[in-house]
Amino acid sequence: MEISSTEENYLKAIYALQSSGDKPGVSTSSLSEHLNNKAASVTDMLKRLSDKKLIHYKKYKAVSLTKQGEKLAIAIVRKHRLWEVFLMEKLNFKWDEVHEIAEQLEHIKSDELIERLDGFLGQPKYDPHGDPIPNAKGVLPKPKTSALSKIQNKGLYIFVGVNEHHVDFLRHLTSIGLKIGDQIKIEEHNSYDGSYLIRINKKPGQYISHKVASNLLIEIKS
Amino acid sequence: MEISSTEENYLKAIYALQSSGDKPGVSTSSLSEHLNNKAASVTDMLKRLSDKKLIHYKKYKAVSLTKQGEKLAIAIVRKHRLWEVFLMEKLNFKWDEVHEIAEQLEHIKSDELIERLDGFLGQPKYDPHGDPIPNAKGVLPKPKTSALSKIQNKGLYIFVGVNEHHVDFLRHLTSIGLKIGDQIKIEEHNSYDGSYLIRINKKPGQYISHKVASNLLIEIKS
DNA sequence: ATCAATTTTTAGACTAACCTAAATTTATTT
DNA sequence: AAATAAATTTAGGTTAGTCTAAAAATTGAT
Ligand SMILES: [Mn+2]
Ligand SMILES: [Mn+2]
Ligand SMILES: [Mn+2]
Ligand SMILES: [Mn+2]
Repeated sequence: MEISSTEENYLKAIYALQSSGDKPGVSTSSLSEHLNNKAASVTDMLKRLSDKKLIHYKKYKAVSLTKQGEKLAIAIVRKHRLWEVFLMEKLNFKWDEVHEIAEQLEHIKSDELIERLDGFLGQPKYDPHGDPIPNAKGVLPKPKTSALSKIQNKGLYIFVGVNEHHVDFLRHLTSIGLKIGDQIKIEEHNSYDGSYLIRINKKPGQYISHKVASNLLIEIKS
Repeated sequence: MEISSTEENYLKAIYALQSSGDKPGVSTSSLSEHLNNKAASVTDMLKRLSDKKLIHYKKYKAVSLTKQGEKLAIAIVRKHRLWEVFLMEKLNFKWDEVHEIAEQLEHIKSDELIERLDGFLGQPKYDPHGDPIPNAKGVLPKPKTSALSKIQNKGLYIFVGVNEHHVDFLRHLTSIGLKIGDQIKIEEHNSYDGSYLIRINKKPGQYISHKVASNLLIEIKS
């Protein structure tokens, strides 16, 4: 069965929304917003995806992916994230530049290509933003989930990922000298506004807002 | 101005046919055959490409690329051939496997990507089939044009490219142990059927047909 | 439980890229 | 120079993927 790039984008969107949201299903309007399409267009496509048995769809009800639909969605996520690693590691793109190009590359159809790319890159487990890369079987490494804002204790941590992927946010982190893998020392937590005083790799301390902190994923330094 | 992948494929086809053929223009029927589309569909697209000023088109006359159309066509050829080099050099695909995947990759839109890929590959001048790779300005290195079948003299040559790109032909060459860069010693030329007795890299001699010889591009060993 | 607001679906239209069948133009024979 | 053959275009359709406007269903507030 042939799957178009457009259909792939819908599957990916449903997958993203159903993983992020707390509820099980995904609404027409959330897809409409996520894909920048009108709700009527979404309904149209939902019917076609349903005909292809890629989603569970009942009129006026939230949709969800079938086994097959999820398998495809995860395969696309795998391709997207592997290409992002390629762009960053091999072609020296910055982490705020890779997503847009990967949006195109993720639709290239060749299983052999993606498996060889995976090998070439050394089977990376996480992409340049700290997102987990599913393996060829569709199994995801455990996601990085611990936001800095959840932690009050002083101590040493490692910056391992971002919650927010917008270019502006990524550039902001770059401008304050923060990149994946850096050490973060929490020196102070202000319960008043939720801001932090931190040191990145032992450099001079600086304040970061609660909003920024809530989008930084960290691990305790081992 | 937005150019679709389909439009890109038409431009590439016109470019290929106008470079290969002796005549200046390209006919609707040759495009129809090359692209496996009906002539009526071709006419349809020719009008649209003409509206976009990418081709010169007059009803019932052969078409040709405008300056802008040629620039785009060459850019696509550049992308195609660079991706072929990538697939072969970095991902270890065989030379008969790269074309199909490159047909997809050539439509990825990002100038930055292709320039970085070019750098990553060491600015190759020829692709895995010996075809010249245009530089970023659209200038082509001189093409390999000397077919083995044009030569009767015994002597030492280097195999530098193929005229024919079909998978079967490429696999045949692989099966007789011939790859780009190999030395070919002409030991005998049979004027009766145009076949040759050759030695590849000093290995035992073998016969190749006129047809094969006519698709092998060689240079005199310097 | 009813009514209003919101969400979703339907109906009807549009474009890109294809198709078949028929008409037209150009090329080739006689 | 006609007549025939071949190439090309036109006319009219189809599908994927989008849209707007209107109808229908669901949700949520009184
Ligand atoms: Mn991304
Ligand atoms: Mn990412
Ligand atoms: Mn090729
Ligand atoms: Mn090639």
